[in-house]
Amino acid sequence: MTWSEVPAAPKYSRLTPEQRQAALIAAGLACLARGGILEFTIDNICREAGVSRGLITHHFGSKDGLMVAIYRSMYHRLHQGIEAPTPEAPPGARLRAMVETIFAPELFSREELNIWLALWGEIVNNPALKREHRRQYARYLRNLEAVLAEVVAARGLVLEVRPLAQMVIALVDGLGLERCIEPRLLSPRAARDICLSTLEAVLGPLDGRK
Amino acid sequence: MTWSEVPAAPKYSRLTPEQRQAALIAAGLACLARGGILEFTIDNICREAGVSRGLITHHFGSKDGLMVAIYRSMYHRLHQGIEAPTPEAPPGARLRAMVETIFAPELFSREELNIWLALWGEIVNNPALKREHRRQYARYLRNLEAVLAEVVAARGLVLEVRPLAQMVIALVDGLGLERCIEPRLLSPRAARDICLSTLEAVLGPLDGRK
DNA sequence: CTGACTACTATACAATCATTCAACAATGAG
DNA sequence: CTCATTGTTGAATGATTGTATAGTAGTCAG
Repeated sequence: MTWSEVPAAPKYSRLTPEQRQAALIAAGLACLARGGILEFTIDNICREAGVSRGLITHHFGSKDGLMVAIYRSMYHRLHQGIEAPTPEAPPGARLRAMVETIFAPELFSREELNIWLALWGEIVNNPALKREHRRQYARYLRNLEAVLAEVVAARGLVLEVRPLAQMVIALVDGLGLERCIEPRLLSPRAARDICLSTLEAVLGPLDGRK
Repeated sequence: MTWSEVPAAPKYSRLTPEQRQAALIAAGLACLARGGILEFTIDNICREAGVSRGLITHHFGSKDGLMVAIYRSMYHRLHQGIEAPTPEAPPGARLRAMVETIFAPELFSREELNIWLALWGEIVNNPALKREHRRQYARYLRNLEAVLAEVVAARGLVLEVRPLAQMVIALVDGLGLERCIEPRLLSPRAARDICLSTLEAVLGPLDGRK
């Protein structure tokens, strides 16, 4: 039989757990970006990843497990950008750099923001996601407070840092919401400028370029 | 036959379309507040309203129709609070009054905010909802811009009003997001104070009590 | 009391949901 | 080459999704 000599093509590629998990996370992100939480279904994600339905349970235990991993990956990128070490720069410049990073087009894109928005709506209603949020948000808040405390100290201002950090986070998220819903009305640069000028009104001029 | 003399209890009460629609909107709001968009299902809503499954289609055409009506009702309450006439008050006091209204406990409650959050996540992905949002948001923005323009003019500031209004909206929504997710970390009063002190940093002290 | 209108119920429907599980097959160790 | 490991498939499951539709029954005009 001649056909038996033709080596059969592999029916699927076998990846390491880390590789496959990364692929599933990417597929989940794509679904969230495309259609929000209602498009975040096992079928959609697995179709997007080119994979059969059983794999999410196998690698993440459940759909919730994947959602938590996805939320963690979103914050991971944010932390990476924000925690970039610029130790010797003056506090004002470091704060400015953090803001510039947050509003950079690759983090402040509509797809990215649609993912955040979809997940925000589930935090309150999903215990596992809420737990993950607590950890990531605490780290985010800590980073912001540290920089703000330095600025406040360097200028001898009398301001509580916690409400200041909450204000910044609210501003960032709120501008993200506005841009996500109506990108035409708010470019990443415009959003960044709004955030920076508000900060300067509160803290005084931030040094740094321009 | 004795039983025929007992008048049968009505199997259901028949309401006017306006009454029934209001009841269904209330039931939908309850579902959104309780579990976000994933709990916003025909079955849940009709069970909440004590009504059979067909009524939503009958009164609103579809589930989307009800969702649009619900979103409109949310903005309706906001507009009502904000557009309260205080014509003779100075601009600063009027701006302060608007902020006080927005952050009042009955509008800035966790249930209320969970509804906003759930709907925000669907605006981008639902054309009908997006259309309704455009109308309501425009009105909201217009109201804010009007008051801000008066404050800016009265004080001779050189500030663009549009970005200013976008900043305020972002701040309000972002603070709402933070409070919804973690009510313990941000009371309505604390959120209001953050908003007011930010505004004063930008515009100068707002007159009015306290 | 009678009839018309229509709010309302209740079922049926096909599609889709998340999860389970037995069997398969790609891969590396030996 | 051979075998054990385990990443992966694919079908089955039962629950739930939104909507369509036929029929029921509450209510009011006459």
